[in-house]
Amino acid sequence: MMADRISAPAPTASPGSADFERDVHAVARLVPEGRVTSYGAIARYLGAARAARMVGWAMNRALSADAVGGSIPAHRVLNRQGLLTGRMHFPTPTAMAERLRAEGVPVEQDCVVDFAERFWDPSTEL
DNA sequence: CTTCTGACTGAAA
DNA sequence: GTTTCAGCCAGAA
Repeated sequence: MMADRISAPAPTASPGSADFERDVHAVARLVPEGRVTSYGAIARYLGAARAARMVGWAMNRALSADAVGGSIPAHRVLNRQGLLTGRMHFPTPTAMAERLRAEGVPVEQDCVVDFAERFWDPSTEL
């Protein structure tokens, strides 16, 4: 049951491929509210553990392209340290932190508190 | 064309 | 424990 196909991304997508970017957006959307994930986690889930940077680039396009009208919670994607490295790419440098706080994610000095507990690994959770 | 930088990560010193 | 280096792929100068 529950075979509602959660948009399970195909691990065959390689970096630079349109499918890869689509998968990144798909996983980002699957991140539960109040949870956060890392670029490497998504990249690894897609079979490109070394393409974490490409994930970040894909997210950048997500904001720019605003695919589906900002339905992509890019603010839930952080680096391995739980640091809001992408905050500078948001409309405002505080938008990312404010957004996380609005979801119940405490942020201090551009760093998510209890990042390990908030961490959501697609390879494990999904 | 070459070179550098970048929403990263892991390993080495 | 921190700091530095190298790998990765793509885009911009």
